[in-house]
Amino acid sequence: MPKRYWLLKCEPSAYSIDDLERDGSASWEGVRNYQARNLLRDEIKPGDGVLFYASSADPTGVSGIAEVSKGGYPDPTAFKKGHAYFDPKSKKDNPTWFVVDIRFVKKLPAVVTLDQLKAEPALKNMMVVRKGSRLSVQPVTEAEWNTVLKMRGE
DNA sequence: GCCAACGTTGGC
DNA sequence: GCCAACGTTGGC
Repeated sequence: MPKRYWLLKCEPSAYSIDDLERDGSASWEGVRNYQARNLLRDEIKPGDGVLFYASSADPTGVSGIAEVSKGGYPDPTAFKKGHAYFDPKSKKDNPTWFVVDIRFVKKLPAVVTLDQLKAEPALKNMMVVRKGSRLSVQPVTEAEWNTVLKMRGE
């Protein structure tokens, strides 16, 4: 399986690229959307590239790069009663929700903002620039990945 | 804080 | 299985 690329969304008030830099790695917990779950469970593999995207931020956009360090496994927070992400319907022998682990690679010198992404013709089909695109885990093509890296603003 | 765009839930 | 009501996301 060749290396693939993903965009993971998170509000910086919940978890930012600075938090990831400090921690080194993190579990991408709390995804409670089936489409995103399927990607986490079936598609995202160790070594894949991750665009770390800050939503509801100022500015919103890609703030860093990470790498998948561990592929999909059951989301432990779904089993923790009282936890914000607890889901009684998710059973340990038949889990509903999945996570991946990611490892910090680098923080971008400047956020590649959503406006910049929208202004780039090569990214016109990228999922994140489309209106109403709420999926928190999105596939990114190799061409899109390379384009975003070129736009880093160094 | 507003609200459009979605996703989910639940009555029928 | 339809669809209205409701909840959430996320840009602005």
